[in-house]
Amino acid sequence: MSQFQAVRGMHDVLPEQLPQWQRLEAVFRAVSARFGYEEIRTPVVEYAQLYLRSVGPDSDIVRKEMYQFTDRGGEQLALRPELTAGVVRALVQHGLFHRRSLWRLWYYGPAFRYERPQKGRYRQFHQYGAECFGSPYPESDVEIILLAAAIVQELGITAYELQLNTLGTPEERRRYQQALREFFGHVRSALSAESQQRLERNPLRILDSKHPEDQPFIEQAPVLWDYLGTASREHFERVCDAVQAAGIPVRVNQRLVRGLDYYTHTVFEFVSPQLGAQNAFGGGGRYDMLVESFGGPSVPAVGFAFGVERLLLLMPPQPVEPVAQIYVAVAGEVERAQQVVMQLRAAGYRAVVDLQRRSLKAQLREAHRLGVPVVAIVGQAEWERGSVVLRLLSDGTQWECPLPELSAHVRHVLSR
RNA sequence: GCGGGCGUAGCUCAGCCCGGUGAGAGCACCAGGUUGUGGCCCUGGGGGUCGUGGGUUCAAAUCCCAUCGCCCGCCCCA
Repeated sequence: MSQFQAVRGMHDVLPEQLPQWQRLEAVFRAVSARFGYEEIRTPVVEYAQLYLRSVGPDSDIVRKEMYQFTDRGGEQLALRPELTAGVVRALVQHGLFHRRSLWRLWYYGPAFRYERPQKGRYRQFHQYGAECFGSPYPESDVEIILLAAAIVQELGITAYELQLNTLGTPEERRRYQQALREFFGHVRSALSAESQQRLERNPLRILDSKHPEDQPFIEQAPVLWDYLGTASREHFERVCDAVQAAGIPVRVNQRLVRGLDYYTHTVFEFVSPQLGAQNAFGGGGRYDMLVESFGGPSVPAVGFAFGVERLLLLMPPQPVEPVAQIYVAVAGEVERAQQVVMQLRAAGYRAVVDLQRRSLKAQLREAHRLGVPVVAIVGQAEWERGSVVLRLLSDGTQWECPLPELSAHVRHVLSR
C-alpha cells in the first residue's frame, strides 16, 4: 500500500486500459461527425451559481453532490457536475445564437459529483454528450436519440433499453404538479419521509420513489398524460414512433422524471441490466427554457449525455494491438541497435529496442511478451557483413537481411 | 446521507474463529540451465511496516476501538 493514494472516487487510467478509452473516443468523434455535430470544450470550473440556475436548487446534484469552493478571490466556484450548463453558458456568452439559428454540438470530458463511490459511479467521471439547439420539433429529439443509439451500436452494446417519457410544457407540468400535490397531500402521513419532503420541493420526484410504502399511492396518482395538450401529445408520439421505427428497443416509462429540473417535453434514459444499481448509462431530454434562463434568446434545445465509465463496463473487450511492429535485439555493441532502430523509425515503423542492456535471450522474451511479430537481431558476424537477422516470432523462421534492404523486408513480412 | 461485506507480495488469495512454530501459495517479475535466439520445462532469486493509527497482552496478521479505502444494496443519477 503506497503512502499516497488517488483521492476517493477518482481513478487513474492505466496504459493497459487506454486502448479501450481511445476506441470509445474515436467512436464519439466519428459518429458525431457523421451526424454533422461539432465539438465544443468548456472549462471544468464554473461559477456555482450557474448550476443553481440550470440543474435546479432542489436537485440532488446541487443539494448534496456538487464540489463547491471559494477561490482565493472569494468567488463561489464549482467543479462541473455535468456539461450542458457550461455549453449553454458558452453559447450565450459568445453570442453564437446571433450567428446561426441552429447548432449541433458535442462535448467530452470529466465531471465531478461528491457521491459515495460504487461500481460505475465515481466522483470524477467522464461524459460524452450532444446538444442540438434551435429546433422545437420532434425531428431534433429523434436526431439526438439516433445519434446516441448509433454510438451504442458502434460500440457493440446490444443489451439495453431506451426508456422514454414526456414532461410536457412548463404550464402543463405546473398544473400536473398541482394535482400531484393535492393527491399526495391527502395521504401525506402514509408516505415515506423522503416523499413527504419532495411533496413541497418537487412532487414529480415522488413518482420516482422506490419506497414500498409509496407504491400503492403512486399507482393511483394522476398521470401526466391527462394534463397534456394535443401539441405535447403529438410531439411525444412522433418521437416514439420515429425511434421505434429506427429499430431501437423502446419502452415508455411514465415514472421517468429525471433529476435535473430543466427538462421539458421529451426525457429519456438508456438503461442496461448489466450495470447493477446504476443501470442508466445515458440520458437526456429537451430543455426549451434553459438558454433563455441564462440570458440568451428563446432557443429550444435537446441533448443527452453518456457516462463514459459505464459504457466501458458494457463494451465487449477488444483485441489489443502490440505496442511495436518490430523489436531490435542486439548481441554486442548497443550502438548498432540504436542505429538500426532509428533507420526503422525513419521508414515509418513502430520500433523498439532494449534499454536495459539485457541478454539476447531476455530481449527475445521481451519481444514475445510485447506481442511484437518481428525481431531484427543485430549480431556480431552479420553486422560485419553489413546485415542483420530478421526473425519471425510466429514460427521461428529467420534469415539474414542486408541493411539497405531492411525496410523492404519488414514491409513484406508485416503485410502478410 | 443510511445499511452490509472486504482490505495480507504487482495480481488472485490462504492463514485470523482457538494470539506465540523464521508471514505463505499460485500467477507475474528477474537470473541461470542454452558463453548469439522467445514461447514449454527445471533450478534459484527479488519483493510484504499483514490498509493506517491507537489499545489489550509477556507476545497481535490473528482480540478491541477508531480511521481511510474498495465493493454491494438504499438513495441518486451518467
